[in-house]
Amino acid sequence: MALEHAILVSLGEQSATGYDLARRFDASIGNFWKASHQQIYKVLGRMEGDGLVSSETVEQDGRPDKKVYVATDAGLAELARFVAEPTPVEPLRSSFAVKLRALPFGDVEARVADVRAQREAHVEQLAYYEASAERFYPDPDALERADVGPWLVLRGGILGEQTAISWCDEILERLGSR
Amino acid sequence: MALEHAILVSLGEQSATGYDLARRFDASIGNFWKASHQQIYKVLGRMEGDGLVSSETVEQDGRPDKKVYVATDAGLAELARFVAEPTPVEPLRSSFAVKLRALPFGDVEARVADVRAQREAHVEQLAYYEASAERFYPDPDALERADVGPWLVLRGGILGEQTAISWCDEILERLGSR
DNA sequence: ACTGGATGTGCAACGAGTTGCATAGTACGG
DNA sequence: CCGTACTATGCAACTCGTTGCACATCCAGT
Repeated sequence: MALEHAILVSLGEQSATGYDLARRFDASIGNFWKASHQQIYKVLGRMEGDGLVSSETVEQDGRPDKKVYVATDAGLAELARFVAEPTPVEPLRSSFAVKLRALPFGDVEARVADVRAQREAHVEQLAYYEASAERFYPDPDALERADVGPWLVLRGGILGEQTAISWCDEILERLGSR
Repeated sequence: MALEHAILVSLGEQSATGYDLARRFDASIGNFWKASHQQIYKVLGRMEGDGLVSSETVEQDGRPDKKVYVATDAGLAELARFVAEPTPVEPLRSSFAVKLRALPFGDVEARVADVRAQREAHVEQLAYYEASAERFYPDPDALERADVGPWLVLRGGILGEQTAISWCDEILERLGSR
């Protein structure tokens, strides 16, 4: 159900087309909620039927027409309801952990190689988060009200990546490949 | 696809019925891959058709018959293949983060209450992981080969929970509710 | 001239996972 | 005696998400 809400957040910040949303879900919002463009179009259609968003078709020259979506009052009300609602326990699903747990049944060297690759990916993601923090919130002690939530999410990303890197380091040390 | 592999890991460690697996997925394995019993029965049926597991019906008195599943050689081979395979990037889906990001559109007090509850849950989970570590691996420097993977997974859980708690603390401090 | 990438929207088929329900015997506490 | 919980397996209907495909135009690079 939360894709709806992620879309509402994004539209609340700035009206957009399905295409725009898909790009945002490849970057900022997508850092904590991934979605493909097909899924986004599908859900936007349903949300319009439910009155959470409304759209206006805009003709363009030299480009395909586009449908610009806006969050309706009902949509913003739903978003407010969602924010106040307690978060259910989020079931974990980490195939990385499953692979680790399955170590006794497979080849250690191949596993080590993948852990190294994962570590690399986390280092990159961390660098990306830190660059974003630097760029968008250079002074975290003087945040505007509307920036506090997004900044805290970014902090969560940074903490998460740092932890992931530490974990990879522990694994590599344990598996004797330093 | 990874539920299959989580099941294979579990059966590799110890043969079991669907019911047994469901309980394990409520506890140990379930700490990094959740699954309902319905889902488990469904997948077990498919896996048997694919020759990854085989079953034997055991009659019991005073209790319903049960089907004990065993990982086949093909299943263990598939598991070995899985361990060696690189882990794809795991798309994040955190409705907690979505809610945080949506803070400007909702009530801060309600959000703070939920963050406190989440923190509590993470504290509990951390205690559970630490108790497990203490109980099953009292001497981490002298682990048996087969225990290294599972222990590292537990370490990941511990690191993750500690980070989650720190994040909640940062959020609570920021939202001025200490 | 051709290719690939960006802009823009979508359908169809499938797979994964959830929710609700059904069945059936035993055992235990109130 | 009654309700609840445990053992044990599974179907049906549904939602959510993925994969593959389709169509249309413009621009930049080779």
